[in-house]
Amino acid sequence: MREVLLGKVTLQSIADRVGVSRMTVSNAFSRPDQLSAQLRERILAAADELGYVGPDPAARALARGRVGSVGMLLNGALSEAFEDQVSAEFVASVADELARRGLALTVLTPPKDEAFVPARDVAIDGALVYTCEPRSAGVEWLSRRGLPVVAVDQDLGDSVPGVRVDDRGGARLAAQHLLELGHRDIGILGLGLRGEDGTLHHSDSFPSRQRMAGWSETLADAGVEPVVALAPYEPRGVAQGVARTLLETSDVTAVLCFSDVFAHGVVLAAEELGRTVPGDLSVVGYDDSPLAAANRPPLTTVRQDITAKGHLAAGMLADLLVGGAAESQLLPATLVVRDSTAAPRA
Amino acid sequence: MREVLLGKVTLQSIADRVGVSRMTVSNAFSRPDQLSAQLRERILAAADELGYVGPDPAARALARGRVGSVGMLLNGALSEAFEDQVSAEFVASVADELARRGLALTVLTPPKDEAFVPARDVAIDGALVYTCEPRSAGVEWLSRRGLPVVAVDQDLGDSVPGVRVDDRGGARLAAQHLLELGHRDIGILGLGLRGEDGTLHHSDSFPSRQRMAGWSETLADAGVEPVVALAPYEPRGVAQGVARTLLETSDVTAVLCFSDVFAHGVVLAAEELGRTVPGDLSVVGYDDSPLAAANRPPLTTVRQDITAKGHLAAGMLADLLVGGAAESQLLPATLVVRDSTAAPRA
DNA sequence: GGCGCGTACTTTACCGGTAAAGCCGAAAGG
DNA sequence: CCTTTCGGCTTTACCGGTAAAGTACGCGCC
Repeated sequence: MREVLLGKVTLQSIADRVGVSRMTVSNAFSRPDQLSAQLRERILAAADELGYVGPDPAARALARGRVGSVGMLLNGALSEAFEDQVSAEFVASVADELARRGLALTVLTPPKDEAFVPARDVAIDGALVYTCEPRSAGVEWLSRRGLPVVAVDQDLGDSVPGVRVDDRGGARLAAQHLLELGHRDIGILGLGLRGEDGTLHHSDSFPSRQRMAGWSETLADAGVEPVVALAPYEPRGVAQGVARTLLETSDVTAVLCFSDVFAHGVVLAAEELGRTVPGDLSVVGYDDSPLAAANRPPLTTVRQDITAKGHLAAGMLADLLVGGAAESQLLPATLVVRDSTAAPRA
Repeated sequence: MREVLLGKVTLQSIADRVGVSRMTVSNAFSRPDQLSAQLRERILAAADELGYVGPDPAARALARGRVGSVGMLLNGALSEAFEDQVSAEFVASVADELARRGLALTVLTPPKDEAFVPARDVAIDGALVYTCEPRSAGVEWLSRRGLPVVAVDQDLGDSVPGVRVDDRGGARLAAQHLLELGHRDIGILGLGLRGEDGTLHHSDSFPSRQRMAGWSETLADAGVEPVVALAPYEPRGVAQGVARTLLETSDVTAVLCFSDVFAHGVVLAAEELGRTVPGDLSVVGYDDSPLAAANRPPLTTVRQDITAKGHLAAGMLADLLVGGAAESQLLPATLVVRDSTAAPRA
């Protein structure tokens, strides 16, 4: 690597230098078995001398028809997605598995303007769809492009394979747990979405619907009518405020939460009001994020194996890319009983 | 969009359909001002009819010489990077700012094998280098490719612009704070890196070196010799174990920590040993992650504006890509005093 | 000694776009 | 009225690779 180049170093320039065809140089880099080791050495040496780094990824992508990178479609600003360590961990496990399969991960955020729409304009071989409300323009673009897609925590129809967690079953376990402890006045802190007018309504996302369904039906079967409150994902501390209002305006003895972050907010709100957990109030979280175990008191929660979910989703997509078929998977959710739940005071 | 296509829909097929040149169709999508609105309408309509989604990103990348996506080079497994919410938030803020600039973010993890080396083989226009120990093969590849690079929290030489935080100054503030409270027996819980033989040694990363320097020099100036312990990033709970040993084998009255996560571990270890914070032990964190404020007691910590750092770094790289010049920036670090520090018991 | 065959390269034919210069007719200016 | 200018479309010339088919030659084999 000692020459200063005027033009860009291409396969052709190396080929000229060595006196072979461009294709042979290409093979030296991409299919070593197609030429003699000796010639390959010479080519690699010449390439190094010229300061050649390797085949241009963009050109290779066009020629091969594969980019070597898959997208992950997120809806809100990415910062929201990472509000919760659970999402971050999911992304991490996806990236790790993809790396193992020789794929990079590209983050597709919602478009800021019409000019650049990630889901439409970024070169990818396929995509994972995560944390999107069902009707997302991004999903629409991906499908128009005909890209292989794997849905995560949502139902995009039977034609799109997906990885989902048995959130409904998990929520049932949580509700059942409270009922068994003897609670009859139960609150639910669900996921709210801020509408255009600023008011909150139930999120349409798969986990939100499923968890809500699981809680409701279990409580209904026992003749319990829950008090429902909603908190949005975004602003920190908001969940705590919502929780406080819930506790002040009702006499629930236990609260089922959409996430551990929410549950943490409930615990804080309870303490603000001078109520102890689990003495005065039982709280159940969801996800079993690191926060759950670290919380004081450690949270009873519904556990899902987020890392397994990430590995599985990434693997499914990688398989699809090489022509395999992928079958939707439903992962189990289990109840982890810790110290934030107890029988209600007599 | 009503025809079933045999061949792929390309600009050419639309051009043929409408009876114009391929270039005009290209312009209809990419440079609307180059043709009459009327013709553009016809072209767009024909494109829609044929089920054309838009110019192929890979082809466009090759022709334009720009990909529309930048990389973020990480060293450890990504999961480690996201262990700490601070890293996750940084990534999120980078992605947000990039999106605003019309760029996507691609995650570059360390190669699993020689065949696929992200830093070498992924199509990107530039890269941010984050959480990398100084001598990283990835950085080497990026520079060989001649890609614009922005360093984050590290020093890649004067030729590479970077965003750094005044970690040394921040650490000084933290140490000074403890000295002013009257502490003389001070422990340091620094960042350790697990070597090949499994033993821990000081991390060479910029933040690690700078913080260590800031603590050491401030304490040294006051004639205090700290007790130093190291904890690795990865396995959860390990920091707590290291902290416990530190507390058991020394009689420090305060501990300076590399991160809030570590500080949290120290608090837990102290409680295990029946010692209260800040009564029996003062603890200072670093970063002011969400964890710091949520911790019981809320942690005294050194705050850095992680979101600003992300926006700035992304902005710098985006500017570099459009030919601008970027100047290295040093962000301030400030001390946030909360309830985890107090004067030592008499 | 002709035949089949594998090895080691080369040839041909794209991949799907974009930049920049070129061409042409109509409106604007002297 | 002839020349500029300019909008609007076309032409030319790549961008930097790869797949697949083709060629040439040495070699073992019956």
